[in-house]
Amino acid sequence: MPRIDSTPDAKTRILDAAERLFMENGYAATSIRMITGAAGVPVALVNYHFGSKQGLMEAVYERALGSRGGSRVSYLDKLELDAAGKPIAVDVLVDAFLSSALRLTRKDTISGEVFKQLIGRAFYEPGPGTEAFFPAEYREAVDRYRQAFMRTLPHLSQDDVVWRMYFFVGIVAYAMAGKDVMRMTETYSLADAGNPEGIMARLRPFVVAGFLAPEGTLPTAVGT
Amino acid sequence: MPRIDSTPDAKTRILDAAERLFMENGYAATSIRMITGAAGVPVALVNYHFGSKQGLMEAVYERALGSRGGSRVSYLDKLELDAAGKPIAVDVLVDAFLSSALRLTRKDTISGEVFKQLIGRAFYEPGPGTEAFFPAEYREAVDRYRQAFMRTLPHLSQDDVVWRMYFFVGIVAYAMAGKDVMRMTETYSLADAGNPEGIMARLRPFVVAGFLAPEGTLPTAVGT
DNA sequence: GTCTATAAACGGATAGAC
DNA sequence: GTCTATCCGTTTATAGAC
Repeated sequence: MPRIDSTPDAKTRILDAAERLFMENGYAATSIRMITGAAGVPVALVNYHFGSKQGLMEAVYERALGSRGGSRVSYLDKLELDAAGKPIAVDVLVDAFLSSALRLTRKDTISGEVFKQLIGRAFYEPGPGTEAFFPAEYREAVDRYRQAFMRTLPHLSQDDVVWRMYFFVGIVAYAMAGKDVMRMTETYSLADAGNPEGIMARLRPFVVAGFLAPEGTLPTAVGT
Repeated sequence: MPRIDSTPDAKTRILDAAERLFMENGYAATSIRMITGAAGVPVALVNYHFGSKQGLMEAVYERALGSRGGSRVSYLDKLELDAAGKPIAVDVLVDAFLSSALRLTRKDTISGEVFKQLIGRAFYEPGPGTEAFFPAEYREAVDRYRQAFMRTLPHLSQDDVVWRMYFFVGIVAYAMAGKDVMRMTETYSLADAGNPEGIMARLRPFVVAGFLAPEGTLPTAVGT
């Protein structure tokens, strides 16, 4: 079905355009006509191939996530096997979590950057295709990581561990898909902006240190 | 104009409903009819009072931000005066940044939680009222804080400081307005969820440690 | 599978009575 | 200031020719 080269077929072109436009504008602000216009196909093809606008959105996520219904925690399995019951270092866990959360890209169908934007958008803008299948598949992975983090950070309460994982995914989601309202990346012409690997390199020390931080509140020095 | 008690007037009810629905669904996915329906007023009142849907959105942000066009950095001014040229402690800067970015709430018109949701949404979903006045006013404040952070963290490059501030606002935006797709807060029945002050208490040590983290990349231990 | 034409509903906005 | 009724463009979705 997929062509070797030259222009892809209509269905693929629709998916490509939808992927880009949904990410740029969001689901509600993107009309079918914008998509078909960008793809160069008549409007009716969306409903023919995907049934509805919602079906198209779901198809975008399905293509991105791929058919790997399988183990998103296989790498964590391997780590724990190697560790043989001993706690795993925080930086290793952080890297592994980044990998399972973000590196399940199918390079053959979609770019890593676009996929990460998809993930990021799913975290803050619910829509068809996002809430649908995220929870079940990812929540178990999150729980596995929670257990691993708690083993390596025994001084933290479960609440603190979960909160810090929450902050972690928040940073990633924002860095990958958040609109930079303050224009920080452009006003300071930030190195590595727009380059996921570069962002990860900057992000890693920050997050690792955050996980290693002591529990409890610091003295609040703010008056008014 | 504002009533002492009982049900507020139509204009206020529209603002209240719009505030809630815009935050829940986003700008594009919320129709005027949904708002007027929730407010129990006829549709025409939106255009009468606010001119347009966009005008309503802007009014929501205006009411939230209040009339304080003035100094959002006044507290930082005071801190720097007290410090007399010496660097300010990281945790103090973090608290101060949180305050200027998030605690400019007018308690009389709007709750702190809703306001923080507004701020959060502005960071990842541009729309009328957000890009309009955020940049100019906040970017200078960001730059002031950047300078302060660089004085207290001289071992970091400017890029690293800006990146970490970026991560900082990302965490806050996500914690305040992000959809918890993984249901972390509910699966673990997280303490302090939904309570901004509680979130801040959890967030502070994480962020402070992140700022204090050493520069550079940690050894990457992830294979495949 | 692809396209044209059209249906049916919904969107924001307005006119004009009260 | 508040409400009813309506205009008009755009939206999703479909019917049917090719």
